[in-house]
Amino acid sequence: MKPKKTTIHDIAEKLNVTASTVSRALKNNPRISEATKKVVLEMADELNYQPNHIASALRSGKSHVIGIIVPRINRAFFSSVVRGVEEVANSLDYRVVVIQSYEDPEKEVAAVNALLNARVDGIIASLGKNTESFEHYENILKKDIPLVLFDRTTNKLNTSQVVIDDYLGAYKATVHLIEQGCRSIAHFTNYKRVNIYKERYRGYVEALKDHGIPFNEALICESNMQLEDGRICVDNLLQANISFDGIFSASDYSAIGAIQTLKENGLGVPSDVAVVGFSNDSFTSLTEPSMTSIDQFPIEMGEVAAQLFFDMLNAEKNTIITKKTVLQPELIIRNSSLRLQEKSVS
Amino acid sequence: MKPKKTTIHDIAEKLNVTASTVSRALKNNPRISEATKKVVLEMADELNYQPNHIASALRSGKSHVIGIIVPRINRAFFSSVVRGVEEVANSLDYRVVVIQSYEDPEKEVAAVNALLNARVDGIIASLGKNTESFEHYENILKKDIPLVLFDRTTNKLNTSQVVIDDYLGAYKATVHLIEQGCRSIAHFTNYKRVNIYKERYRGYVEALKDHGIPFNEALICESNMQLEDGRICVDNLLQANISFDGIFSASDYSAIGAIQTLKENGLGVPSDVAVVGFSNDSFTSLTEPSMTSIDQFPIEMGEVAAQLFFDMLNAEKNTIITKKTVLQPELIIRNSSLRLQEKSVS
DNA sequence: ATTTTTTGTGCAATCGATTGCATATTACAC
DNA sequence: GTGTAATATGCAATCGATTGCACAAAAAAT
Repeated sequence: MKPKKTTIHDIAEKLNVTASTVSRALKNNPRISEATKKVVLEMADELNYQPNHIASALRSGKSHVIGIIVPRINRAFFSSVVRGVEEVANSLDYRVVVIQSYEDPEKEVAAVNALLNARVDGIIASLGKNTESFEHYENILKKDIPLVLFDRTTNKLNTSQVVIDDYLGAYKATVHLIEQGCRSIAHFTNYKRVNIYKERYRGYVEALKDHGIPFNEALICESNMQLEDGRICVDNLLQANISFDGIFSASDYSAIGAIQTLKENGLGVPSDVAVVGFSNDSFTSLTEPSMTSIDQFPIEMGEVAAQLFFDMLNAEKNTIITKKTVLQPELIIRNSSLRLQEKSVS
Repeated sequence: MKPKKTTIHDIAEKLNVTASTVSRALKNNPRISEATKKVVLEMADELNYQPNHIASALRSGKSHVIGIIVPRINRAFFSSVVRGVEEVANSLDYRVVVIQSYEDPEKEVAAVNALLNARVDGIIASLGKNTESFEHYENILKKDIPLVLFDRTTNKLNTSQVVIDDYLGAYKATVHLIEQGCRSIAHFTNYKRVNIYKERYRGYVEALKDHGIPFNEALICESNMQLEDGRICVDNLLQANISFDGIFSASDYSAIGAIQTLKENGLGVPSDVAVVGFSNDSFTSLTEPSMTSIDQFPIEMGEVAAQLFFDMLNAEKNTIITKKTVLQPELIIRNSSLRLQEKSVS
């Protein structure tokens, strides 16, 4: 019933050669004659030979597996990055395993250990929001195992990283709101804790400054930026009677929460308050109004991360050069912020 | 710099015993004295020993890895199922690798081969929409490798599966629409190709029948059920001047497309047309109006799939009993179909 | 005190592929 | 025709953990 798997020894036996020859023939080793290679390939095919990656991994010390750590895979952004990595990795005969950290530092440490235990050839990771210690990642580097960080990164680790220009994205978003006539733009952020939000905050501040709009501390709302947080931020602004005509949220989720609450309070979006989110999550095109957001090109980010990964992997020891790649984000304009067109239409 | 990894031999050497003893001690083998176990554990800890899963997998023939094949991971439903599987698997010291088939039969075959090559201990899969041949899955079964199918399954394969009661979900959805006063309910489906949609179609038909509402072929719209398909279906109905006051879509995506098009044509949802989707994807609560849908309890489905998987894995050979578990879906009522409450409120 | 059992370890092979080194064969040069 | 180089293949060790069998020492039974 259960057909024993063919090994290189089976092939060798049939052909009256040794396993070494078969192994070399399959690996296209130049020391093997073309004739032998041919018969080996044919016999391998005939016996339906499937190489045992586990044996190969044990001997060579290379598992041909890349570990990816993401906060959660059910975010469009992260699953797209994974897809980008996969495409490059698969084309080079590497496989990918994904572990979710659920934004929990402990799970993140466990994930790193699990991957090291599984002897992955390297790790590509995005940090959890609450990650403050980097020891687990330092351990990876100490072992000379390639590590690439993407999106949520840190400069405290000396390794390659891919990010988008969060500053620029935020700047574009804010300028867009200003161009749509907004003069009191609220900003939802988490800048004290996460690096990318700090950059977005900076872009927001700078855009205001460049357009002569005074910065108003009261318009900043810090939170974890989930949907509910966006609702709370709007509620607080309304309660406090702080007038505002635009919102730039550093997350799509708090932006949609904001839109919901604004509508519930009888305010028009974008007529009374124009709203821009960040990430261009897939749901942004499905809301009412559809939401303007910043596209982060996640697939490209994954591809670049994989590229940097293989650069590190193939580098000679002590020759490893860490690179930081910065991608350009793009503003995707939808109805939640588009006032001018409306005016020209009406 | 690069500290060599400790092996059981290193531990053995330090303690003047053999690797066999260390291996047994670590595995808590009863033939090893408690005293020895203790010192081995301590030394393992001191040397920061990490077991090499690859070596262990090679020797034992068990990789402790489960392969999961899903059409795409960026669907809330699938990523939740994966999470459910992961939870059970991790608790039993198994890891999970996910491969996406992108609904492409060729990629699905490649995925199966990749997983078998990687010597996974078994596979949990959901079929692509276009999968019509099952040879690749039969090969898995022939090798006595556990296979569990979930959601999009087939009865042509004799293996364990988990599904929700699609018939019941559809029945509930349709009855709900009828209760909301709908008498001409359109149905978006793909029943000719995919098993689960056939069941939903059946539930729809049966609910109409049970409530004395005549079935009308013209109200059935077959498609791939993406967002754009939902728009087309509504367009077609409107163009053909077929009157309808409800839509039960077998997919959330075509449901949202339908809602968009209805609104663009000046029709009220739910006042003119009540809409119910299927899957309870996360975006359904974010649309305007929020969308009524059927929850499939994906995390539970993943947990059950893992459970069935381990049942198969641990079964004695030739004792394998394949089970089919059917979960109960639940109707999540939101605004896209809720007319009665509106009436009572106004 | 001797035999039998139990208990605790060691030995050595094994999983399948890889690879440095040795060796056999052939080709080529002078 | 002998020496050297090039070519093709085999031998045997290795990666790290596991495990059937053997065996010595200690405990129990007679």
